[in-house]
Amino acid sequence: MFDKKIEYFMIVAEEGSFSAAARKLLLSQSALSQQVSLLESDLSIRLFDRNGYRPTLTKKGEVFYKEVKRLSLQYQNVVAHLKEQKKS
Amino acid sequence: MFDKKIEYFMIVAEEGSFSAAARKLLLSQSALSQQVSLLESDLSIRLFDRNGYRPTLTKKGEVFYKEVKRLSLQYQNVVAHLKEQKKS
DNA sequence: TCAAATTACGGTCGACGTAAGGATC
DNA sequence: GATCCTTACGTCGACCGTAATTTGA
Repeated sequence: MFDKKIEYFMIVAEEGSFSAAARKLLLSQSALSQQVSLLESDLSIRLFDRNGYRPTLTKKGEVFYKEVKRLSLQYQNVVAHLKEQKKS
Repeated sequence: MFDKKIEYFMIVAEEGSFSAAARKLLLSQSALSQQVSLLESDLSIRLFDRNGYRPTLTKKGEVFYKEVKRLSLQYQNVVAHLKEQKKS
Protein backbone atom coordinates (compact mmCIF):
# COMPACT_ATOMS: atom_id res chain seq x y z
CA MET A 1 0.00 0.00 0.00
CA PHE A 2 2.20 2.72 1.34
CA ASP A 3 5.27 4.10 -0.13
CA LYS A 4 8.20 1.86 0.71
CA LYS A 5 9.73 4.56 2.90
CA ILE A 6 6.69 4.62 5.15
CA GLU A 7 6.49 0.86 5.44
CA TYR A 8 10.09 0.85 6.58
CA PHE A 9 9.51 3.68 9.00
CA MET A 10 6.70 1.78 10.69
CA ILE A 11 8.85 -1.28 11.29
CA VAL A 12 11.70 0.80 12.68
CA ALA A 13 9.26 2.59 14.96
CA GLU A 14 7.85 -0.72 16.17
CA GLU A 15 11.22 -2.31 16.73
CA GLY A 16 12.82 0.78 18.18
CA SER A 17 15.96 -0.03 16.25
CA PHE A 18 17.23 0.03 12.70
CA SER A 19 19.18 -3.16 13.04
CA ALA A 20 16.25 -5.11 14.48
CA ALA A 21 14.00 -3.75 11.74
CA ALA A 22 16.60 -4.66 9.14
CA ARG A 23 16.66 -8.25 10.34
CA LYS A 24 12.89 -8.39 10.22
CA LEU A 25 12.77 -6.94 6.72
CA LEU A 26 15.75 -8.95 5.47
CA LEU A 27 17.33 -5.68 4.50
CA SER A 28 20.56 -3.92 5.36
CA GLN A 29 20.78 -1.35 8.12
CA SER A 30 22.05 1.21 5.72
CA ALA A 31 19.15 0.78 3.34
CA LEU A 32 16.77 1.49 6.19
CA SER A 33 18.75 4.44 7.38
CA GLN A 34 18.78 5.89 3.90
CA GLN A 35 15.08 5.42 3.25
CA VAL A 36 13.94 6.76 6.60
CA SER A 37 16.18 9.78 6.20
CA LEU A 38 14.70 10.35 2.77
CA LEU A 39 11.20 10.12 4.20
CA GLU A 40 12.03 12.76 6.79
CA SER A 41 13.37 15.12 4.18
CA ASP A 42 10.44 14.43 1.85
CA LEU A 43 8.08 15.39 4.65
CA SER A 44 10.33 18.03 6.11
CA ILE A 45 9.45 16.48 9.45
CA ARG A 46 11.93 15.01 11.87
CA LEU A 47 10.54 11.66 12.96
CA PHE A 48 13.35 10.30 15.09
CA ASP A 49 15.69 11.75 17.62
CA ARG A 50 19.09 10.40 16.81
CA ASN A 51 21.70 10.28 19.46
CA GLY A 52 23.84 8.10 17.26
CA TYR A 53 22.64 4.95 18.97
CA ARG A 54 19.04 3.87 19.47
CA PRO A 55 16.58 6.10 17.68
CA THR A 56 13.54 7.36 19.57
CA LEU A 57 10.42 8.82 18.02
CA THR A 58 9.88 12.54 18.27
CA LYS A 59 6.45 13.79 19.30
CA LYS A 60 5.59 14.29 15.66
CA GLY A 61 7.05 10.91 14.87
CA GLU A 62 4.75 9.29 17.38
CA VAL A 63 1.69 10.97 15.95
CA PHE A 64 2.75 10.12 12.44
CA TYR A 65 3.30 6.49 13.38
CA LYS A 66 -0.08 6.10 15.07
CA GLU A 67 -1.98 7.63 12.19
CA VAL A 68 -0.11 5.87 9.47
CA LYS A 69 -0.47 2.56 11.26
CA ARG A 70 -4.18 3.09 11.57
CA LEU A 71 -4.50 3.84 7.86
CA SER A 72 -2.38 0.85 7.00
CA LEU A 73 -4.66 -1.50 8.91
CA GLN A 74 -7.70 -0.01 7.24
CA TYR A 75 -6.13 -0.55 3.87
CA GLN A 76 -5.39 -4.17 4.65
CA ASN A 77 -9.01 -4.66 5.60
CA VAL A 78 -10.17 -3.19 2.34
CA VAL A 79 -7.98 -5.47 0.28
CA ALA A 80 -8.84 -8.54 2.33
CA HIS A 81 -12.49 -7.79 1.95
CA LEU A 82 -12.20 -7.40 -1.80
CA LYS A 83 -10.26 -10.62 -2.15
CA GLU A 84 -12.91 -12.62 -0.36
CA GLN A 85 -15.44 -11.81 -3.01
CA LYS A 86 -16.38 -13.47 -6.24
CA LYS A 87 -15.48 -11.90 -9.51
CA SER A 88 -16.91 -8.43 -10.01
CA MET B 1 1.97 8.47 0.76
CA PHE B 2 0.74 5.61 -1.30
CA ASP B 3 2.68 3.39 -3.50
CA LYS B 4 3.17 5.05 -6.86
CA LYS B 5 0.97 2.46 -8.54
CA ILE B 6 -1.99 3.41 -6.38
CA GLU B 7 -1.49 7.13 -6.90
CA TYR B 8 -1.58 6.53 -10.63
CA PHE B 9 -4.62 4.31 -10.36
CA MET B 10 -6.55 7.03 -8.57
CA ILE B 11 -5.88 9.58 -11.27
CA VAL B 12 -6.86 7.17 -14.02
CA ALA B 13 -10.05 6.35 -12.15
CA GLU B 14 -10.84 10.03 -11.76
CA GLU B 15 -10.11 10.89 -15.35
CA GLY B 16 -11.70 7.78 -16.80
CA SER B 17 -8.86 7.58 -19.29
CA PHE B 18 -5.20 6.69 -19.35
CA SER B 19 -4.30 9.40 -21.80
CA ALA B 20 -6.05 12.13 -19.84
CA ALA B 21 -4.39 10.90 -16.66
CA ALA B 22 -1.05 10.79 -18.43
CA ARG B 23 -1.37 14.42 -19.45
CA LYS B 24 -2.26 15.36 -15.91
CA LEU B 25 0.68 13.46 -14.48
CA LEU B 26 3.11 14.53 -17.19
CA LEU B 27 3.72 10.89 -17.86
CA SER B 28 3.39 8.62 -20.85
CA GLN B 29 0.34 6.50 -21.48
CA SER B 30 2.43 3.39 -21.50
CA ALA B 31 3.93 4.09 -18.10
CA LEU B 32 0.45 4.37 -16.65
CA SER B 33 -0.76 1.27 -18.39
CA GLN B 34 2.23 -0.66 -17.08
CA GLN B 35 1.90 0.51 -13.51
CA VAL B 36 -1.83 -0.01 -13.26
CA SER B 37 -1.50 -3.48 -14.73
CA LEU B 38 1.20 -4.23 -12.19
CA LEU B 39 -1.04 -3.01 -9.41
CA GLU B 40 -3.82 -5.32 -10.57
CA SER B 41 -1.52 -8.30 -10.63
CA ASP B 42 0.02 -7.36 -7.27
CA LEU B 43 -3.44 -7.33 -5.76
CA SER B 44 -4.78 -10.15 -7.90
CA ILE B 45 -7.82 -7.94 -8.35
CA ARG B 46 -9.10 -6.67 -11.66
CA LEU B 47 -9.77 -2.98 -11.24
CA PHE B 48 -10.72 -1.94 -14.75
CA ASP B 49 -12.79 -3.47 -17.50
CA ARG B 50 -10.76 -3.09 -20.63
CA ASN B 51 -12.49 -3.18 -23.90
CA GLY B 52 -9.38 -1.84 -25.57
CA TYR B 53 -10.64 1.72 -25.52
CA ARG B 54 -11.87 3.65 -22.50
CA PRO B 55 -11.33 1.77 -19.28
CA THR B 56 -14.20 1.54 -16.80
CA LEU B 57 -13.93 0.57 -13.17
CA THR B 58 -15.13 -2.85 -12.13
CA LYS B 59 -17.30 -3.12 -9.01
CA LYS B 60 -14.23 -3.98 -7.00
CA GLY B 61 -12.35 -1.20 -8.67
CA GLU B 62 -14.99 1.28 -7.56
CA VAL B 63 -14.84 0.10 -3.99
CA PHE B 64 -11.06 0.15 -4.03
CA TYR B 65 -11.03 3.66 -5.43
CA LYS B 66 -13.43 5.04 -2.85
CA GLU B 67 -11.60 3.53 0.07
CA VAL B 68 -8.16 4.40 -1.13
CA LYS B 69 -9.21 7.94 -1.88
CA ARG B 70 -10.65 8.29 1.58
CA LEU B 71 -7.41 7.05 3.16
CA SER B 72 -5.37 9.34 0.97
CA LEU B 73 -7.28 12.39 2.12
CA GLN B 74 -6.88 11.37 5.73
CA TYR B 75 -3.17 11.00 5.24
CA GLN B 76 -2.90 14.44 3.73
CA ASN B 77 -4.69 15.85 6.74
CA VAL B 78 -2.27 14.15 9.09
CA VAL B 79 0.76 15.55 7.31
CA ALA B 80 -0.71 19.00 6.99
CA HIS B 81 -1.52 19.03 10.67
CA LEU B 82 2.00 17.98 11.62
CA LYS B 83 3.54 20.59 9.39
CA GLU B 84 1.58 23.38 11.00
CA GLN B 85 3.20 22.71 14.32
CA LYS B 86 6.33 23.98 15.93
CA LYS B 87 9.31 21.75 16.35
CA SER B 88 8.59 18.63 18.36
C1' DT C 1 -8.67 6.82 -40.35
C1' DC C 2 -7.96 8.81 -35.85
C1' DA C 3 -7.63 8.22 -30.95
C1' DA C 4 -6.70 5.30 -27.12
C1' DA C 5 -4.52 1.38 -24.94
C1' DT C 6 -1.18 -2.46 -24.71
C1' DT C 7 3.31 -4.72 -25.55
C1' DA C 8 8.32 -4.84 -26.53
C1' DC C 9 12.53 -3.02 -25.78
C1' DG C 10 16.47 0.23 -23.95
C1' DG C 11 18.07 3.72 -21.01
C1' DT C 12 18.14 6.03 -16.69
C1' DC C 13 17.61 6.86 -11.95
C1' DG C 14 16.61 5.29 -7.48
C1' DA C 15 17.03 1.47 -4.06
C1' DC C 16 20.13 -1.67 -2.17
C1' DG C 17 24.51 -3.84 -0.35
C1' DT C 18 29.33 -3.54 1.08
C1' DA C 19 32.69 -1.09 3.29
C1' DA C 20 34.44 2.47 6.22
C1' DG C 21 33.78 5.80 9.92
C1' DG C 22 31.62 7.79 14.18
C1' DA C 23 28.99 7.41 18.41
C1' DT C 24 27.03 5.15 22.37
C1' DC C 25 26.80 1.39 25.58
C1' DG D 1 35.59 -3.40 22.55
C1' DA D 2 30.92 -4.41 20.90
C1' DT D 3 26.81 -2.73 18.92
C1' DC D 4 24.27 0.50 16.48
C1' DC D 5 23.76 4.18 13.13
C1' DT D 6 25.39 6.96 9.19
C1' DT D 7 27.89 8.14 4.88
C1' DA D 8 30.27 6.98 0.50
C1' DC D 9 30.23 4.54 -3.47
C1' DG D 10 29.36 0.98 -6.98
C1' DT D 11 25.75 -2.26 -8.77
C1' DC D 12 21.32 -3.81 -10.18
C1' DG D 13 16.52 -3.58 -10.91
C1' DA D 14 12.28 -0.83 -11.30
C1' DC D 15 10.26 2.86 -13.75
C1' DC D 16 9.79 5.44 -17.75
C1' DG D 17 9.90 6.78 -22.75
C1' DT D 18 9.86 5.63 -27.71
C1' DA D 19 8.25 2.84 -31.13
C1' DA D 20 5.34 -0.65 -33.02
C1' DT D 21 0.92 -3.19 -32.65
C1' DT D 22 -3.92 -3.69 -31.55
C1' DT D 23 -8.58 -2.24 -30.88
C1' DG D 24 -12.47 0.64 -30.76
C1' DA D 25 -14.81 5.06 -32.36
